[in-house]
Amino acid sequence: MPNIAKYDREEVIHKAMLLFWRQGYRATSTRDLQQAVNMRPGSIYAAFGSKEALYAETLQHYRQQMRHLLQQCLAKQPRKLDGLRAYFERVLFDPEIVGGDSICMLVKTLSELNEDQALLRETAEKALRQTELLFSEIVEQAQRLGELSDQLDPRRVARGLQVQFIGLRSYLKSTGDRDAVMQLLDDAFAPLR
Amino acid sequence: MPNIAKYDREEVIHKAMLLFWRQGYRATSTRDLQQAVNMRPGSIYAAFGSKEALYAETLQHYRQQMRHLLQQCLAKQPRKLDGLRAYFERVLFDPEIVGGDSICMLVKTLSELNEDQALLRETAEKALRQTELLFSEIVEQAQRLGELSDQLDPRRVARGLQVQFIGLRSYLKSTGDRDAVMQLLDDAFAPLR
DNA sequence: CTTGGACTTGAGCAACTGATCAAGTTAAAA
DNA sequence: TTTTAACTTGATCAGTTGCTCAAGTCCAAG
Repeated sequence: MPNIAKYDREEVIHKAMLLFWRQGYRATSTRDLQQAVNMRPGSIYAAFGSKEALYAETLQHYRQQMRHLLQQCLAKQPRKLDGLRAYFERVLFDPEIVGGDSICMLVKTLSELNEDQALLRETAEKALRQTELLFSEIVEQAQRLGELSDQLDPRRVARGLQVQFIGLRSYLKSTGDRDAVMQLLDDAFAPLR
Repeated sequence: MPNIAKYDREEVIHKAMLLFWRQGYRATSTRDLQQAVNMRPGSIYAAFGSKEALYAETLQHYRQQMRHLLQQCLAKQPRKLDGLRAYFERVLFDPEIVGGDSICMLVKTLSELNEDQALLRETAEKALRQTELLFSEIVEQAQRLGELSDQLDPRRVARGLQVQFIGLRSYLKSTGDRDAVMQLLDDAFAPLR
């Protein structure tokens, strides 16, 4: 029937994600978004409803992107733990991934938002829980493949890796010391060898 | 000569710190501050100059408070490493300390602020560097006292502890799972026994 | 007392915020 | 060609922001 949308939804969400990730939710004005995405306010609000709803979509996009990257890293390495480590290194150092910010977008979301944006907070919390679950499944697989002692509690190992990953990404943002981060990555995986 | 200030500067800074720490820099309006501190805008600006300058003072206050708590914990424990661990536990679980937020205020500052507030970012970065240095000095003392192997690099150990501490505080905020955090605290100190 | 200057007050400014909507544009369907 | 509805545009709104400043209040010194 009518006129067809001139923008590519996925591309718009990706660009919005990069801006939100770098600048944070509050520091990103709707006008910043309009420029980054090359759309006028009316179109954005017709397509996404609100700034908050758009942010929610960028969070989902972020999760999807990260999950995809992890699968990719696991596929390239014969050993599960090496795949996980490769994923950590990519997220920390690959400029194309860090395009947004060294700090995890989910952690940034939890850090800056209060109860007024409960929906966004819950989305981020849920995504972090799911990531932990994903890590623990990989640890279980590693155990089944004999890469890792059966004695270890997969959940506990997964939590430990996630905590260190979160810490490392924040630390890297603060110091920019890549060598130190690589050393600490060794230390994080050392108990698993 | 004239009228004397009716407010207690330290108390004002402390209240402002709690609010900034909880809500973040941008989410805290000058009107929020006025209410929390019970001062009118003119007085606040006469005393501190700007929102940014007041935030800078609360950062210094935060550092001082944390440094003081660490000394206190070290004084109570005969072994240095136990003192450090007690400090971690206090910061993570003591409601009086966590009054602001589970997440470290310095990390929150780095996370939410961009280049427009370069002064605040640098202040936070510097404070984190100094904390790492402090940790490494404590590790060195522990080594001299025979609590810890001389083989270990104090800087590396200090960095590792800081990274895990940052990660744990973020993780606790996200999940609220105190038991898991205690377990992970054990894991963080395990390589040092 | 009187006085003078440190301190307090709160109305209000200019800039910016997220969001709206009537008017305009587009292209597939009739 | 006409119709129609999805889509775009940008001026504009009401609310909020950080901050100012003239007017007022207070109290120690003279």
